[in-house]
Amino acid sequence: MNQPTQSAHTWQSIRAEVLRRIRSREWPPGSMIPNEADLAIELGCARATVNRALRDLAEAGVLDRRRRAGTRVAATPVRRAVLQIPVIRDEVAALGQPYGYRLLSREMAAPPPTVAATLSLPTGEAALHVRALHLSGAHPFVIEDRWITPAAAPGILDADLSQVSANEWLVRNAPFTAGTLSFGAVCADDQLAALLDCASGTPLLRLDRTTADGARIVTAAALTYHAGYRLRTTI
Amino acid sequence: MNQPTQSAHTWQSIRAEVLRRIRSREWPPGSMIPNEADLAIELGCARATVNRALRDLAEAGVLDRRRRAGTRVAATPVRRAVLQIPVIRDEVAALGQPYGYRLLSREMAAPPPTVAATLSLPTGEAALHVRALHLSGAHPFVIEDRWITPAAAPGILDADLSQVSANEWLVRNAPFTAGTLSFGAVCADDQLAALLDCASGTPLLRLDRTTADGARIVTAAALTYHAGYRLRTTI
DNA sequence: GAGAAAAATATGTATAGACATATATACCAT
DNA sequence: ATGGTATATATGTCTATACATATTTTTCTC
Repeated sequence: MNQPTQSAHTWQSIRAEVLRRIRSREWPPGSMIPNEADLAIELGCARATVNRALRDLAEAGVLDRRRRAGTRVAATPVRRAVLQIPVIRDEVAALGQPYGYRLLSREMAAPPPTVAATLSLPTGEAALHVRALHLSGAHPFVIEDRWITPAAAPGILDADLSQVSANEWLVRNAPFTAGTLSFGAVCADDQLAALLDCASGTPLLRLDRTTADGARIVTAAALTYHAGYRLRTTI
Repeated sequence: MNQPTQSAHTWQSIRAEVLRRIRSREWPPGSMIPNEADLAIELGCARATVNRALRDLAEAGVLDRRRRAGTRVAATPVRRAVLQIPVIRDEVAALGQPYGYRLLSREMAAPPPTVAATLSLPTGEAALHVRALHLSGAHPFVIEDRWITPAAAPGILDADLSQVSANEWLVRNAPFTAGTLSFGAVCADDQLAALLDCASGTPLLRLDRTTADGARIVTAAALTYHAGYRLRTTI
């Protein structure tokens, strides 16, 4: 008397049906929807399948779920956009351009106070400072200006950063558990303009990134992209 | 002889153990890991539990999984950062500031060619053009410059956009299924500078957003943020 | 009525078992 | 060798069942 084990009701189809009801205003924003057990009966599938579908929609921000309180349609759906943060080499390759890399400078130095604070370094303590230019074909793509806590990235001081960018070396060799990302706009100063082959004063997108392994900040990097660069994603 | 139904092995604990092995280089980047069935036996839980843990790690970009081929540790983990795109009112409120809104202009007009192309509008056909300023306390926060296809947003022509921003009206009243987002940097021209209370030439972060319901583009908006604004997220 | 304790309930999750599906690999015919 | 076909296998998913957990609601006590 059991249903066939694999029914026509996949969790994706359940999710599609729920989405349809939300979009048709059958279940308007802010309203409660039936509980999992009832939905399972109505739609003719197991509760686990409904759970999978609703959990997915909750992750996407379409539903709000709370134990005992039930599930409601999000009143103002907070849309989540997923940014893919690839290794720069891969990002350039995805554009169909040959990737190039040039190490500009590499030195141990005491970072400026703001960077020292970000890295939680005692004042005056030195860190590894690396600047590099990534190229897309013959054109400058992005400038990487990075500070690294050597103690948090064992081996970095022996790495040949003229061959492999710090970006890639760290991704491959320094495990990390968390990080922050922030975007802003800056004006090209003379140095940036020369490196990125644009006019001084050109507005540029800048991405600041920190990477941590547990509580310890491994690296802080500023990526300044070439003029006209846009970061794209879909919702 | 069954294990107790709720064992100490939750899918989160399985995920933590897998992550530990990856980070300790027991399973180095690029290497295969045991299949689900074997892992389930080794870790003393059901395969479904292992599946849940590994699926989660695959979604996070830590693992690559393919049917029949098995599961391997991602060689260069593509990090995914999740951007929360809240309604502007909520974003300002989250900063602890009172939210303000001022409609700058509202008119039906034929959009410039680039916008017409984005909206898939026939040349010369009019669309609703709305410009508004969102305030954080007394300070300008972001300028919204938006074109709307009225046919795709029934009711928008009757909405009182001097009270509710087009942003909010659309979120609440126009169902949408997909969209694109792109970030770039622009320089403040005289008009932007005046509205955003900054010097002409200041670099500003600009977000371009399109929203679609199925194949039909509902709206295209450009959000130009105040000087110094940073978009933040965590990895 | 106020506050604490108990019951009810919706979601969250684990399990065993079965089948579905993609695809790597082995095998076979040419 | 080459190309097509069969087979094996790892992941993907559904089901039924049971228990866990967070809250809300109700009931009891003072």
